[in-house]
Amino acid sequence: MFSQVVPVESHVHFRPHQFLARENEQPEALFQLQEGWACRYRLLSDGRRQITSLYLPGDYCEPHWLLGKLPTQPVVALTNIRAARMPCRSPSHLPPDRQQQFWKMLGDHIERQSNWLVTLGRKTALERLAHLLVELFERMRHAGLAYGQQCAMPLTQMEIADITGLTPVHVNRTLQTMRAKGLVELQSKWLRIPDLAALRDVAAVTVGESLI
Amino acid sequence: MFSQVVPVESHVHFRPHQFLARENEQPEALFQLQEGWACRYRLLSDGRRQITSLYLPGDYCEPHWLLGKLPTQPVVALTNIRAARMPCRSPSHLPPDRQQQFWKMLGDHIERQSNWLVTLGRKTALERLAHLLVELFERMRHAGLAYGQQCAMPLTQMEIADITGLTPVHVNRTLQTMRAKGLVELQSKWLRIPDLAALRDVAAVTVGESLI
DNA sequence: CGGACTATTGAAGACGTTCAAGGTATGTGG
DNA sequence: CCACATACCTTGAACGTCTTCAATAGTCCG
Repeated sequence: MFSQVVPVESHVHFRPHQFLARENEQPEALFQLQEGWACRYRLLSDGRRQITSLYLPGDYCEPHWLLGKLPTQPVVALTNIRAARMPCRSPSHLPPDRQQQFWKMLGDHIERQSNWLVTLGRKTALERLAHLLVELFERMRHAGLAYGQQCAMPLTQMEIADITGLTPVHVNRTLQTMRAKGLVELQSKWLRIPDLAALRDVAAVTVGESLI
Repeated sequence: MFSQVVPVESHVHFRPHQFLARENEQPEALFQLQEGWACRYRLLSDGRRQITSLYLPGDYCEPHWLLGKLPTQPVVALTNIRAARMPCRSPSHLPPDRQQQFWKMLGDHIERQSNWLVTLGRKTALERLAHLLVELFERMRHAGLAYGQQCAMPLTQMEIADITGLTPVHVNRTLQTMRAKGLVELQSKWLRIPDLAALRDVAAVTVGESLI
């Protein structure tokens, strides 16, 4: 699905907590993740942290670097990562079909951010977690990495908290509620969703809203 | 209602609550607001509403329509609006300087959305309102529409609530706290910020973070 | 003047946080 | 293979911020 002709030497590896990009520093390259997860975040002066974007296998990190601004938020590896490096040049240098692809990615990114504004602004803890888990599963499936009703899910509860705007403690309790209701199975870094439609309902997504 | 014998007029007017765009409908054009404010929002099935973007004079509504997707959220006028209409065509049809401008707008839009993810996910009511008022003032000043320490502010407290993810009641109480602390003066649709640096501090924005 | 929207206030309650402790898993080196 | 350290998960109790519901006052505009 994401195959492309990339010379071997343009691959790069990262370990958990390693930076793919830092604030105000020209990124070394645009990365297409082949394996592993990364995130972008902002840290407030008192230690509060909000993760503002998640990068899964197949994703480009980050399309908007091509728009000609320095990154304003750090990007860090959440797991071991293998990625392809691509030059950071203005989209007008790309061939037309790649431009098209680039715009689509950018559109999807804006769309996903808008969805999260709604979730962070208006939804309950249960709805937030449902949104996150549905989105993760559907993105993993789209990348060809879902197996039946399950997929890998390497996030810790603290990272989930920093995505959903909750505390780790409340994430823990809410996940237990979801398990008790049979909405999800989540253990040892694997996620299983017995009834995806039911979980989408809990997530309070509007009809036709794509979470991918 | 009116006869559709409309000249090929590049300007267009809207009244409050009129739609500039509807979900899943090809927008008539890209609008550059000359006067008045608009917003994009999503409505949940139980009536909860989250405003996901705000359009002020000078802003383009909406740059990402050029990316080739139908709008997924309605855009509605908050005040009387006068706007210029521009064709909705792929950015590759634009002259290079206009392309550059288009990418900058898109980058600013993504940046602003990211900032709001942090605010909605992690900030208190006081910090949220401070963020909003600083952003509005700085955007209005950038558009040449600030006069000393003040600018127009046509939003109702209910609209402010739908931007900040709070209830109108709590917005009201928090604004009173801010007035009592001398952080803002806000009355009859005008905003005055006696000490912008102080309000930025309250907003808990990271140093160097642009709210424009 | 009347009607509709907007702002303000009070009281009660819910949802999520905070703090603190204990338990479980995972990996590393001896 | 075990000992140990570290990170992660789980639980309880008390608290606080924000919400909800309801009623009153103010403002705008035909």
